[in-house]
Amino acid sequence: MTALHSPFARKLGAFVALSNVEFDVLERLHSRRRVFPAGRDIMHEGQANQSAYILASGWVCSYKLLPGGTRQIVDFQIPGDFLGLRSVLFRTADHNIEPVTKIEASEVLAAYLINAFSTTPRLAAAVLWAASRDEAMVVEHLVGIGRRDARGRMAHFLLELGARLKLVGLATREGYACPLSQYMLADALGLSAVHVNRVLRELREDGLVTFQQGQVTFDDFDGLVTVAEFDRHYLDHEGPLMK
Amino acid sequence: MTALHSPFARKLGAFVALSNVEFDVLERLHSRRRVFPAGRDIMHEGQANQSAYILASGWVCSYKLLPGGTRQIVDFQIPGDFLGLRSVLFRTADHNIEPVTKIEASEVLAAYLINAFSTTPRLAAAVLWAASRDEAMVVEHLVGIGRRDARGRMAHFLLELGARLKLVGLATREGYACPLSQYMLADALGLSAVHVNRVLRELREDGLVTFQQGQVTFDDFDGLVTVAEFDRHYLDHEGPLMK
DNA sequence: CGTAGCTTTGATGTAGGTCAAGAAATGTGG
DNA sequence: CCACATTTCTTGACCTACATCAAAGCTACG
Repeated sequence: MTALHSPFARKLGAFVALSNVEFDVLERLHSRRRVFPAGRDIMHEGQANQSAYILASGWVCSYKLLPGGTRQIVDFQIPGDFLGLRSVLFRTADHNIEPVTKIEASEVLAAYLINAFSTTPRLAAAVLWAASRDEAMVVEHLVGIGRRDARGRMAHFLLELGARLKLVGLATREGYACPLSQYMLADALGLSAVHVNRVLRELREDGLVTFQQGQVTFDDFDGLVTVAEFDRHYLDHEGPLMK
Repeated sequence: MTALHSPFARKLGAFVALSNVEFDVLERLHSRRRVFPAGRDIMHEGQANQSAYILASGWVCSYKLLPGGTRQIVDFQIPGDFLGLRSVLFRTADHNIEPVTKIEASEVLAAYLINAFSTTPRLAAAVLWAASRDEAMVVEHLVGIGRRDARGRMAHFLLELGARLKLVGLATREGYACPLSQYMLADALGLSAVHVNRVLRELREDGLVTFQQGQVTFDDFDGLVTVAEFDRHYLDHEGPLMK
C-alpha cells in the first residue's frame, strides 16, 4: 500500500498512522506540478512572496552566502521534503534553494494547506512533526560542525542521509545513490573540497564507506556508526509514533 | 505601555501589533511561576513529558553533549524566550537546558496554549513567528561556525545577542550585561576557551568591543558590524510587521 | 572530440587546539 | 570581614588538523 503513495505521504505515514481519507487530502495538496533544471536557484534570499513546494523527485540544497563569497549549505532536501515552509510564514525567504539535480516539485498553496490543517488536524500534527524533525537535524548538523572532526562529520553526514532516504524507500542498509559533488559536501560540512576528498579516501581505505560514481556503499555499517558517534535513536522511527 | 508588559509580550508585540485582549490572553498563559538555581539542568536529552516554559528573568543555554564529553551549545535563551517548545511537540526532549544564572520561568500548559491559539489566531501567528525566528538564528549560528573564522564568529555572536536583548529592553547600542563565561562562549562558538580569550583580547585591543566583568561594551559598533559581516536586516524589526 | 567541471594527489602554510602555570575574581564558611 | 577554596581569566610554548596552492588525470556531455 505505501508503495502506491508519494514520498511525502510515505514519510508522514511513518510518523503518524494516516487513514485513507487523510491520504487523499494529502494527495490533493499538490496543485501545480513543476519541473526545474539542476543548478539554477529556485529561491533567493530576500525574495518576497515565495510559494512552498513538496519535492517529488530529485535533490535540492538550502544554503546561505557570506559576503566573502563562501557558502554554507544548511541542509539538503530529498523527495518527500517540504521546501520553503518558513519562507511562507515569514513573507520573505531567508536562504537560497538550488536544485542539485533536475527536480519535480508540487506547488502548495498556503490557503489550501491551512484548510487541510483545519479539516484534518492529524495532518497538521504530522506536518509540524516533520518540520520539527528538520529543525532537529539542523541542530545536529550544527553540533557536528562545531564539535566533530572531519572524519566524524563525514561519517555522521553519510549515515544521517542514509536514514532519511530509507524513510522514503531510497536507501537500504547497503547504501544509496547520491548525486552530491565533493564541493557540495565541503560546503555542507564546513571543510575544503580537497580535505573532503582526503577524508573520503581514508574512510574507504579503512573499509568503512565507499563514495564513488554517485553511489554511497556502507562497507562496515557498525564501524561507521562508531566513528560517527551516531545516535541511532533520533532518526530511527521503526513504526508510526501516533496510532 | 510596552514597559508594563512581560518580556514575552514585549517581544511578540514587536512582531505583531497586539490588542489589549490579546495582551491579556498572553499574560494568562503563564500558569505556575517557578525559580531554578544556576547550573542545574532543568531539562535532559531523552527525558519524556517535559513542560514548556516562558523565561521571565535570567539566562539559560540549550546544549547537546557528544559521547566524547565535549559539548556544543546550540543557543542561549534570554527573558521573553520560549523553552522547550519542541520538547512538547515531540514527546521527548532532544537537548539539555541549563540555567546560566538563577532564573524565573512560567510553566505553560500545552492545553492552555492550544486553546489560546484557537481563540486568538493572531497570537498563534506571533508565536510561530518567534519560533521561526529562533530557527533562523540557529541557521545563522550554523553558518557562522561552518564558514567564519574565530574573530568573525565572536563579533557576530556579540552583535546578535545585543540585537535580541534590545528587543526586550535589556541592551542599548552601547552594550549590555552578559553573564556568560568564556567557557560557555567556547562551547557555543565551537572554539577552545583559550582561543576565546585571545580573540576577545584582540577585539578589545582593536577598539571594537570590550567584554569584561560580565559587561559587553561596544566601543566601535560599526567597525564590529564590518568584522562580523553582520546582516543588519535579519533582526532589525523597527516596528510591528503585521498591523 | 573538445572543453569545462569534477576528482585526486603532493607540498607548504596557518588558525586554532592542547598543555601548563600563574594571576584575578568570586564564592563560602567561620 | 577575613582566610581559604574554587572557578575564571590570561599568557606563553608548542603542535596538529585542516586550508591553500598547484597541477595532473577523469568524466561527461554539448
